Amino acid sequence: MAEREVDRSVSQTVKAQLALRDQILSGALRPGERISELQAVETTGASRTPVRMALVRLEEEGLLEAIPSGGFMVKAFSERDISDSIELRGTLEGLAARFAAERGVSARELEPLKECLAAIDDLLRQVPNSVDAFSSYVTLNARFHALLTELSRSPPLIRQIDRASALPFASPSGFVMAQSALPEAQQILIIGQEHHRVVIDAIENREGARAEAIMREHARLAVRNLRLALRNRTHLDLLPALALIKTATN
Amino acid sequence: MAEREVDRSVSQTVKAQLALRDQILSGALRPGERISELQAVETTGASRTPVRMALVRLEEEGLLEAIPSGGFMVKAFSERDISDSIELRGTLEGLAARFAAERGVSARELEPLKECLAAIDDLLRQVPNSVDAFSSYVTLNARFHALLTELSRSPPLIRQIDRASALPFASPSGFVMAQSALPEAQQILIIGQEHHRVVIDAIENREGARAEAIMREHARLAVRNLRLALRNRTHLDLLPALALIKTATN
DNA sequence: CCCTCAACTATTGTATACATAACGTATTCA
DNA sequence: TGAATACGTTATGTATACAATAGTTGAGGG
Repeated sequence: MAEREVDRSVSQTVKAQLALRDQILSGALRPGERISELQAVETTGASRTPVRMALVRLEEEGLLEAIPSGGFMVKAFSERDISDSIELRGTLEGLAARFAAERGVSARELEPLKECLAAIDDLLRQVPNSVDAFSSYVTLNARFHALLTELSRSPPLIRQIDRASALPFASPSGFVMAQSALPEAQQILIIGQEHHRVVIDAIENREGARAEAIMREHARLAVRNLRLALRNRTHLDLLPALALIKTATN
Repeated sequence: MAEREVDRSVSQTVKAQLALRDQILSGALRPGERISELQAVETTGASRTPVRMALVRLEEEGLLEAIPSGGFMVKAFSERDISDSIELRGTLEGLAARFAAERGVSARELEPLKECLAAIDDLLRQVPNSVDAFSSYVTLNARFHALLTELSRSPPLIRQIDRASALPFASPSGFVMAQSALPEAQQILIIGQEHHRVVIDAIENREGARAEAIMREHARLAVRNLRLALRNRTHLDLLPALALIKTATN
């Protein structure tokens, strides 16, 4: 039974980590469920060592929780955990925006941000509600947030923001997906885009406090919309990222 | 050569993690230095598997950095990395204080905070500058910050604060140690204690913005003092937590 | 004398075997 | 009939062997 095709291009550890993360986010592994190492070995195709490494990393990432008696289980999140995570990310992004504004950013560095902004403008003008448009928006939005984070030029802060965004529902893309389930989606995206515009303006003019405030507001908008989306349960099956909510979905 | 005495009371992974962390923070492993797994096996007494698990955890903790070609090296930090990390923690603690204020905290829950506050008051009144007093202060201060963090009742936020404090120089204790090297140490501690007093007051009166602002200021005080301490290089050998600074100490 | 290529060594990534602890089940005794 | 204990099975923690890659050193040619 040596039909084990090993993909040498990427480490087994990374492969296992990606596979397990997919299983968790897709809901194949339910919140609270104990993860069997052997089963993970079966499904990922990696052996126990890389699987264990992946499990440790996913624990640190916040998707898994260590069980005292040994092993790991899929972490379960309350609705408040999720909104707190979003606000947390907004606070960190606010700090990043402030750092960018206070420390100064050259026109050259702002260029990609502005391009991204323009691309989103185009998108919002073109197709109102198509699935493709949303998918493009998610990509561009994530790019905008990543670029903004980079502008802080603070590796520790960038690192923390990445960690805070690791939880899918806390990531910019996550909340956009939640918003997309709402009837007012188009309006919401336009308001979000206005926030993007303002934060660039504030950074350009070195208004640190303003830049910080608008990013916080940006996250609060996301929280509000998430609450709305959770009330409108109809489209929620479109949101695999929310598979981690414990009581809310049961 | 089976004289390997295994301590079954605590897992080999944890043992290795603690041992390696000690080696890093004590400066036995210098910043930028590649960590040899085999050498780590020798010094920690654990075998390669738990050592590797410990290395992954320490990487996630921020003390190590993965080398693209494989293995890990001790992370090196710039002076700005450190001040950013402190400000980052302050921002998160500010959010925690605001959550506590906005969500309301019972008198019963504030009790331990107040006791801690009183204990620090006593300490500041008693012995001005003894080493024991500082060590007690470090403990009490860490306790105060931990209790405050808990008041937010937000597991995701608590988790993030813990992670931000994992870097020793970013932890409350770390900056107190830095301060203790300064001649103005006593004054600084008194001001810090005033911050503690104000944040409790703000939380009691449900003044979220004020609670948040004071915790941020608290961290900025720490940043300022760290800068001072770094100029006063005389006592810096007392600060093993700063062994991670790269250019500053070389 | 320097640069390049090749071989070797050392170290990491992976796989698996072994031991130990925990959980479930069945049987027995009260 | 119920509860408790013992045994068995299964899963995790640990150790180690093997394989592959990267880094280093030496030798030969330009």
